[in-house]
Amino acid sequence: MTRTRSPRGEGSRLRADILAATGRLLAEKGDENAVSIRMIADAVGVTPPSIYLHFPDKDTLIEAVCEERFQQFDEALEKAAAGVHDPLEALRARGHAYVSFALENPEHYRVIFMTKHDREMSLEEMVSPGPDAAAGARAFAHLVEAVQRAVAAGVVASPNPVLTAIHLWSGFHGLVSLLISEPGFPWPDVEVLVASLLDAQEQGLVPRT
Amino acid sequence: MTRTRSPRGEGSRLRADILAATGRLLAEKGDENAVSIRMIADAVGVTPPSIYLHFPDKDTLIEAVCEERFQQFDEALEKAAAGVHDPLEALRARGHAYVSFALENPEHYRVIFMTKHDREMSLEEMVSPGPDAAAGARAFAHLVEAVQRAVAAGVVASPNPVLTAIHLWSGFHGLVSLLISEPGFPWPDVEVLVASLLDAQEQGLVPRT
DNA sequence: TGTACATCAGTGAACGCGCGTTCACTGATGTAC
DNA sequence: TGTACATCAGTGAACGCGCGTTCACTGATGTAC
Repeated sequence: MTRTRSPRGEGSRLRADILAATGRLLAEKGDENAVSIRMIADAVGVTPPSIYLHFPDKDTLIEAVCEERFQQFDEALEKAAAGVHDPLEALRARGHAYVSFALENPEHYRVIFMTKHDREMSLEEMVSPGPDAAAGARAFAHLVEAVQRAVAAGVVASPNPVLTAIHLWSGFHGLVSLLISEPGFPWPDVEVLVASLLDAQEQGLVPRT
Repeated sequence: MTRTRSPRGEGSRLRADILAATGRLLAEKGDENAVSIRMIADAVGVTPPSIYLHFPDKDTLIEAVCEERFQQFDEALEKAAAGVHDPLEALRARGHAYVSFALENPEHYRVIFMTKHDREMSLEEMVSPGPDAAAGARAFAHLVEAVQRAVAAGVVASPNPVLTAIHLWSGFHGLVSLLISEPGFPWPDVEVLVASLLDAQEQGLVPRT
């Protein structure tokens, strides 16, 4: 694929194209080591050194793509819960959106949640992230807030909303990451799995009567 | 490191050493792409072509290591549950052993459960694996049996032990794989996380009174 | 008992390859005088 | 209005590197006669 040169002042068009192509290749190959600068350049229709006009190195490029996807992940969950007034139903909606995003973007999910990230995070920034915080922190904070709304409404009992949020996160992550990593396993219907996970989580959340 | 040549007829000693060194390097680097044949040869004290006296290619070698670790994983869980007579307590013991194994061998856990495996598995071979079945199948079958024992004893209600086994597996996998992938997250104490997961799972398992 | 030979555990050098990155450059377009 | 020049989006060729794997070989040890 070749590409017409961007007009003056529009050089950063290439930046967007590089991000998009990298995201596509990452999704396709499923491993950042399997995606090379040369492939990306080729997909965009440009020579490899052009990548370096916009990103200092490969790591930074990959990280930029992940951040973008994490942002989309957060938006997907927020959107799913936005119209739902009952806070318990809103949590369920988040769960469904979580699974949908992961299964529709398995390789982005892999990069976001299944590869090792060493960045140190404080509890403060996870619970009340600033406007320029990482998308991951915002997503987690949104989940904690959703739990807190349900607690405030009296439909969920949680002495520790952060712990509860981790619990919910871990539950969904366990399910989708196994589905992604072990596609050859004789899984029951995904809807059944998700529904029973949601039910089990809800049962653990509702106040004892 | 250099190495004295194995005596006649003991050539397969090298095979064992290669497996051990590969396992060690895999644990250290945490990524099979980061472990090269040259590194392995070096660690064993031998030249790269010697590896090919015992394994046809790198993939086969890595797979052999994984199979070995999966076997150890299964044994660890079986051993943990062996002495426990109460079947519900035995399930808890399995859970603890699962977490311990994963956190003590994070990179083996990663290779076993967090990298994509495409091998197609049937429900039959997962539930009643033959003697030469993959270690993964045996481990899953052992979990299903443990659930069935608890059901038979009347301490667990499960209309579908396979589904219940998946549930338990998924719960522990979610927790440990997040702990492994996101070491920088402000996790609460691991014991607290495990205990509350076990409690939540147990609550979902015991028959309604 | 001595010697020729087969076996076996490894070696040394090289193969072709794709990688991330750098460096000096080109050539179109806008701007200043 | 014409021309010299600066700017900017890219290019082409090359760098050094480590990779998996192959191939012809070596040299110690056991065995047959």
